[in-house]
Amino acid sequence: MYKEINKYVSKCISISEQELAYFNSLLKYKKVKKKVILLKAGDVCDFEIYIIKGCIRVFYIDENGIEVDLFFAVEDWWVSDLASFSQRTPAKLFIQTLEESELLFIDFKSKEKLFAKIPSFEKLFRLMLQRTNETLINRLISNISKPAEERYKEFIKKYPTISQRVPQHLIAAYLGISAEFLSKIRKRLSKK
Amino acid sequence: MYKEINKYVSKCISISEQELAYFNSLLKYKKVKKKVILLKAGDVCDFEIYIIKGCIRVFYIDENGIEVDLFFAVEDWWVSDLASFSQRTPAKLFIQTLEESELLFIDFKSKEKLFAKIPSFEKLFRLMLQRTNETLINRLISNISKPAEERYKEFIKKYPTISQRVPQHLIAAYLGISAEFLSKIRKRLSKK
DNA sequence: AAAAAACATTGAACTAGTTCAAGAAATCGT
DNA sequence: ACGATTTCTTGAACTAGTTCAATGTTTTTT
Repeated sequence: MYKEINKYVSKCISISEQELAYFNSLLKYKKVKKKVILLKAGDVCDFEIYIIKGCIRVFYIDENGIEVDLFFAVEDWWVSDLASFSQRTPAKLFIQTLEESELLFIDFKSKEKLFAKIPSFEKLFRLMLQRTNETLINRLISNISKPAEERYKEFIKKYPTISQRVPQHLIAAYLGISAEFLSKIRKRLSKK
Repeated sequence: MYKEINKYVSKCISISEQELAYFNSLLKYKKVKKKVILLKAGDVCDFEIYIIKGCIRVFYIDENGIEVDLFFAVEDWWVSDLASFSQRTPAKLFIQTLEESELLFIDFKSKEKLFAKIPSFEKLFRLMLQRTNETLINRLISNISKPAEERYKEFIKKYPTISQRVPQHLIAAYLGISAEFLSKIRKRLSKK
């Protein structure tokens, strides 16, 4: 039994010990080194990952080879390329560990079994989806309407731990600015 | 019975005539004039709207009073402020008709009844959510990594009808650029 | 059909953010 | 503890996009 994830699940839906045990039996535990690519674009993503410990980035590489960071995830978060996972199509995204991480994997078939056996998990995943949605909308809004300095301040305010664990040039790629410019922003802020 | 929405639903999930009839009984039809505000930030959004006919925008107004257009929707699309709707919290978004529109409304309680009575609708709404998610991710990627001209070209390619029905300055607000700059881009493109 | 309102274009001056190149600082693997 | 790789900073020259103000065009209202 994996206590972290069980706590996570219990917070969102009401569930019995037995059901939790079944859920846990579907998970695969893996300890993964730093900088390991867990998914590369083109492959079908056959997992959703829950992070017990560690840090992961999800990113996209555009036609010019430029990396855009979409998400950083740490303890108690989930990551996946959901479009690929749920439609069994080739992934557009890359997923990579940034630190040595302890992860729980659930694959497509297991998730289907889970939904069939314990329908309340549908709700859990729908809630997760809804939260992702909101986050994306907020991010889109600030990307469209706010200057880089504000976006950076928002970021460190919202994700204080992440901003210390993730290298700066990746944060720049997340904010949609060059690493150099982020450095200049930081200088400007430190002077105040 | 509303044939358009029934066709939409039947495409996504398998459903009986009887069930469709029940679903239709929960919908409220409204014909709405041009430029009517259907939701304003601060109110709780108690509807999801299916568009039979017409055109709608969803937008955000930031601290400086600047409008950011998040979605344009036309026939056979749904709109709502989902965060507000599903958590019964004050909306952050505005929803407004751009043309005279024929709409179907479903409210929170009716949606709950619907899910209770016909669980396959859960799947339908989850699929819709997933699609929204993908769209948002793609949009974020292009907003972060592509220059305005490309974003505009992508937009007219992806939404050829919308780009002709929606005023240009709103498209600019959607792309995250000034109306003037969009005008300059269009001039540039027309010369080629 | 005229007047008003909303929408689109243009140019000039400006600013936020980029690119390139080089060097400094930190961290990693053995 | 070392060199090697990765990360961070800085400045100079540049470019994409903004703002403002004025003018032109289309659509709506009466």
